[in-house]
Amino acid sequence: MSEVRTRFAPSPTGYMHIGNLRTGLYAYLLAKRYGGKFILRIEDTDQERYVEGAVDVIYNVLKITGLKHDEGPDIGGPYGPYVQSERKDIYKKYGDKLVDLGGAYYCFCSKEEIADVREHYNNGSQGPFKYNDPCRYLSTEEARKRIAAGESYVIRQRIPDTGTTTFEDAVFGKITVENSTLDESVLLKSDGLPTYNFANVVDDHLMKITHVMRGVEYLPSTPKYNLLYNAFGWEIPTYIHLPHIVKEDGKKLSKREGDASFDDFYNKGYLVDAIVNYIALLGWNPGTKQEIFSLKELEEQFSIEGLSKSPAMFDIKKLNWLNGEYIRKMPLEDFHKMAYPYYKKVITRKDIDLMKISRLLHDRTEVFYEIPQNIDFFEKLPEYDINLYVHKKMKTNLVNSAENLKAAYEALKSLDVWNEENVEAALKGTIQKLGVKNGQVFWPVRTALSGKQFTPGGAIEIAGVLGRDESLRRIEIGLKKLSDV
RNA sequence: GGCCCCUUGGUCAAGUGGUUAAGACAUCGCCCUUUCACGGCGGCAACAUGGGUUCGAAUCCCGUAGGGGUCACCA
Repeated sequence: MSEVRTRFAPSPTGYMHIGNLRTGLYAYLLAKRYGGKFILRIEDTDQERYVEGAVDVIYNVLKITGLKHDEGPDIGGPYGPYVQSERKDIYKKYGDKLVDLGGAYYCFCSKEEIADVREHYNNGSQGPFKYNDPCRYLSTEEARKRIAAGESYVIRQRIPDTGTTTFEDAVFGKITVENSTLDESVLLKSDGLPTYNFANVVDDHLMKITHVMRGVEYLPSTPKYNLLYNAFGWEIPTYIHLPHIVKEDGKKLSKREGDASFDDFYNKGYLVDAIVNYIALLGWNPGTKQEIFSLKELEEQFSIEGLSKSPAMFDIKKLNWLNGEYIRKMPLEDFHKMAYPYYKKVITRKDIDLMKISRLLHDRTEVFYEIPQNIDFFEKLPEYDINLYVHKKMKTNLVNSAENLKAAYEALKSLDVWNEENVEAALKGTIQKLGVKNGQVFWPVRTALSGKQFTPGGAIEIAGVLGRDESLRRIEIGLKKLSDV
């Protein structure tokens, strides 16, 4: 087999849809798996949708996800330019050539004319609308005369009236359609730029792309590509159509709800490796029970056979779990660095050692954005209901909580040096002296210190973070609450 | 509506004529434990449906239903 060459051909729309990223990921993985090349091509043929700075978004996502391309607009390559708007002349040349080869024709109908015909078309009884273009019967000579005279035109693909077209897809298998159901779509627009259909075929051929990866939405139009390749006499690449990624309700991931783009997740604090790992598994199965994959491992194990053909629902719960796995695997220092901004959102006190909090949170954090609500009590003791002291399993009630908390308070107060070791010794000592269960002291102390039902870390750790003065102050508040009963 | 595609637990999915139909997430329970989380153990839970073919079907064929896509001078 000749060198595998895949491409990622996003449109600069300003954001990177997660499904699109996955397509790019798979294209990248396939190339790497076979020691081939991964090419980046910018599909900016739609001038109306052009967004300033959108290309940078693409470079940026590729860079932080580690999908390094071997050829592209920014780094060049032997088959450039890699931006479609800079290839205008090429498309024009091949468009004319295709007309000569009989695979297309010039059309002078205006958008308005066609829209008018479409509007008066009775869609119900006669099947789908198909434009019967009078221009398809024009001779090429006559058409070129009109073009020379300055008439505006487009180039349309010529589709045989009869017969069928069959193509092979690596994941969906053999697909055959009637030519009569195919529309004679525009290949070269009146602004001189190609449509997606045409630009793709020309570029993929010229750039020697061997495997074309794209979403299933292109499946129905693929026969037209084959017709094009055949008309040119070009070799047809391997098609690999990928099913969509959908939401829980089966609907598309939407930009509006902030669950569609890579940035949405990245900005929420999801780890890049976790996102990549997760989407790799959404639609691809390694054939083993492995769930955690580094990019490197994916590069080694990716295979076309593992691709599935049914749509996959994006399950945020599993992404969260994976993210948690990655968080736990990262070094404490890295975790601290990433968690820091989230600490600053709720903690302003200077006497708190944030590193201590990192140690508490490292194993307990699944997603970074949940951090503030979990640690806000360090900053300020929240108002809490006195019944928080009552815990059935810990065997605590208002009465023994008051007693035990008081005893713990005395023990803690007499500590010379305030550190976790000593706090623990004091508390354990209290437990022994009182002859009660661990929880009967720890629970009320933790409650007094945090004012919360659940906290990262227990009484000892929290006391360690809070320090002597604040800890004792909070316990005093707790004692007062309990004595008011 | 025409055409094309898809259909194994709530979700991702293994499975390619003979399996007790994997595994993971979620969920539930238990253990660990000073709460929570982590970790460990265990449970619940699936072949859309109707016909064939076959000794035997999640696997092959046909129909039905449901879902998705597509029918632009957007990609």
